Amino acid sequence: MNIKDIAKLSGVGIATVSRVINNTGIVSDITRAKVMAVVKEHNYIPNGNARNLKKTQSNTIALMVKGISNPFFADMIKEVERQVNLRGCPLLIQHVEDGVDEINAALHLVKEKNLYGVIFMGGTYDHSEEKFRQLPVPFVLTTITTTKDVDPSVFSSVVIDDIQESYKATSYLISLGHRNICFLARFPLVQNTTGNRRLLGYIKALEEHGIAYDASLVGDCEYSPSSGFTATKRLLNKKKDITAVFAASDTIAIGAAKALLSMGLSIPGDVSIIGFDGIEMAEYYHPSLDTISQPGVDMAKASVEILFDLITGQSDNKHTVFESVLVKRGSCRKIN
Amino acid sequence: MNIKDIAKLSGVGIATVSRVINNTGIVSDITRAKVMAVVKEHNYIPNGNARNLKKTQSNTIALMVKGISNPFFADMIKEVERQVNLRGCPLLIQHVEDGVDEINAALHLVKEKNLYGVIFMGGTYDHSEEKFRQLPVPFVLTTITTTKDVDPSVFSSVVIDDIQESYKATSYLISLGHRNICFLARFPLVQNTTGNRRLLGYIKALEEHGIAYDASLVGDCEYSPSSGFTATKRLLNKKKDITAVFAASDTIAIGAAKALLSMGLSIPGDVSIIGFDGIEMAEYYHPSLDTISQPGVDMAKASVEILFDLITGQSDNKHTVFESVLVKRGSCRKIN
DNA sequence: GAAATGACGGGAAACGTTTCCCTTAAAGTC
DNA sequence: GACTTTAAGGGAAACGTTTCCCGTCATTTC
Repeated sequence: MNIKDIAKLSGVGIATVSRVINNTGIVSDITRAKVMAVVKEHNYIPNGNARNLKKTQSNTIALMVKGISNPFFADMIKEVERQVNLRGCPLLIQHVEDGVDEINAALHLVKEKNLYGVIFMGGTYDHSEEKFRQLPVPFVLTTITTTKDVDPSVFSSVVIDDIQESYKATSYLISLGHRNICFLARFPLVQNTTGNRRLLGYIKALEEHGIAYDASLVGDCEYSPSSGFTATKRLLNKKKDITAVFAASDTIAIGAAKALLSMGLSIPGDVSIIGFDGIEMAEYYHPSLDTISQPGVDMAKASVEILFDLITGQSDNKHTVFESVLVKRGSCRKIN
Repeated sequence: MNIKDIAKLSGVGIATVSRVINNTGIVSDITRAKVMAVVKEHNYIPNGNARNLKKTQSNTIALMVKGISNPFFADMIKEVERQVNLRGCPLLIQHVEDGVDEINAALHLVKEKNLYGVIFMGGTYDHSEEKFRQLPVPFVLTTITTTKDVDPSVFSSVVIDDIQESYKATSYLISLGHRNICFLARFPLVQNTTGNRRLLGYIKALEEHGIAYDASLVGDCEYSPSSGFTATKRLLNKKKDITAVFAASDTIAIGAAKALLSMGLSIPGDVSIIGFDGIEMAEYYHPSLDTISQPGVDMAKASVEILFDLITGQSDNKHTVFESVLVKRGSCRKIN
């Protein structure tokens, strides 16, 4: 069942059918009704491949996600899809393995599928400006900050100020009297990752309060409970006098909390703990965990909005910074 | 840069370029090398739309997921994608909103994109056999059991035996001396959902041990911590003598645990609790939660295997039942 | 030495759309 | 009344592939 069949059955030309299903051009109401009736009756759905081929552009948006296991992204993904679908476009969600170059992956996809636009979510970004320029379609980096030597007019982004928010969390702990604050995040070898930036905020807060930075308080781990658990155990074995833990994600925080609790330490009695992201699980952990809560859904929505503004040419590349909030649930306490 | 350009630059015909990039037909090594050099040099990637149009079939697999927020599915999604990519195919992940008919959605996608195959994951299934027959491509239901009146030769599935596993969990609690066992799951109005089947297993265990079924011990909730939390609070306010909770998902179990703990009850001191799925968070909860652990990744892998066997015609529709394991972590204790 | 075979590769049709350009007829415009 | 304009819709080219069918040439086969 193709457009030719519909045309024949409706007694009109192919072009007219096309005009009807795409709502373009001028078609009389009577003809339109006739065609639509046939379309409905035969449950006709236009062949997307043919359409995209002809238009040399598909209406598909690709979402490249690194770290899909982190629940924080799950809600964002849902929102991105909702927003994209709202605009009549299908969303191609592509999970990018750790270590895979997402721009290359996107490039391939774009060429192969004539994508409309791309949203990158999660992961780390140290791609060169040249690399960015190779992407021939609009794209938005969500949750991703690039290295500073990339011309901001080359890309769009929706982010939080990692340094500032991390500074906020650390300062909060310091204000409660903590000095030996453990920091857990992922530090890949590339520069300017989320982990690195949050480390900068952590260090900034320490320095500002005259606390010496102690590298042995910093742990490298994946954004997962198991990894946070292991890293915390390791750190605790070396340093006995830790009074607070700042984890760069709630998933890590949960692992860290488990490590502390299973060693018989109480939260926040013995050790205070604060996470990052604002996933549901952190609230339902026992004790509920304090966190720097990111407006993930809003960020997802904004990403799609910016992307479509770019696609329709309504605006140029844009950089939006969202504010996170410090959510206190009682897993941090004042000491001394 | 299209196949014609590559042909021109390589000094060969279009057909030959096609043969080279698809590894079909007979091409001399020297010609192949010549063409490949040009392909590499210009970073040529064939236009998927044109290819799919011509072949009237794309190599894309669609994964229709309901309940993407449940971390249990996250790892399964990753595995599905890995397995599909391993076979050289892209995966289109489509999140299906609650209440949306996933078969219709898939049907649309299949027609529009000439899909290769579809995997359905999560959600509930009470589609008619006729509906299933409408899907013109191979498909596999993962994590989904259909109503019994559908001819098994019409579809493939990868499931666990919900009734049996639920029976296992309930029996375990009963064997520990529990009588007032609360059961939490989602009960949509449709028949034969995951929640309904697990309820059957729960009831079966009760009956077998001579315990009267008490509907006021059963709570209806979404598969999320917040919903589990609310449902548990509600139940506890009505029934004071609950000694155990069996949640149909770990996410619910976490919410339930939080409800118990925040009311000052201890786990497993006052109330024992067991979940379902085997997500990482359940292990890192404090206390670590017992659960019926499903082999999600294996199931994901099996789904893709079955799907590709169907696609290549290597085998007929197949139904695989995986075994879950009861993981004891100490959140259930013997009473009396 | 003629015929058959097989390796290799080219030309062109076809996949199902969109869209440009054209025709027709009715309605305005002066 | 002759002209232009406009609504409506049809024909056909083009998008970039794959693949069928065919031709050429070298090698066997008898």
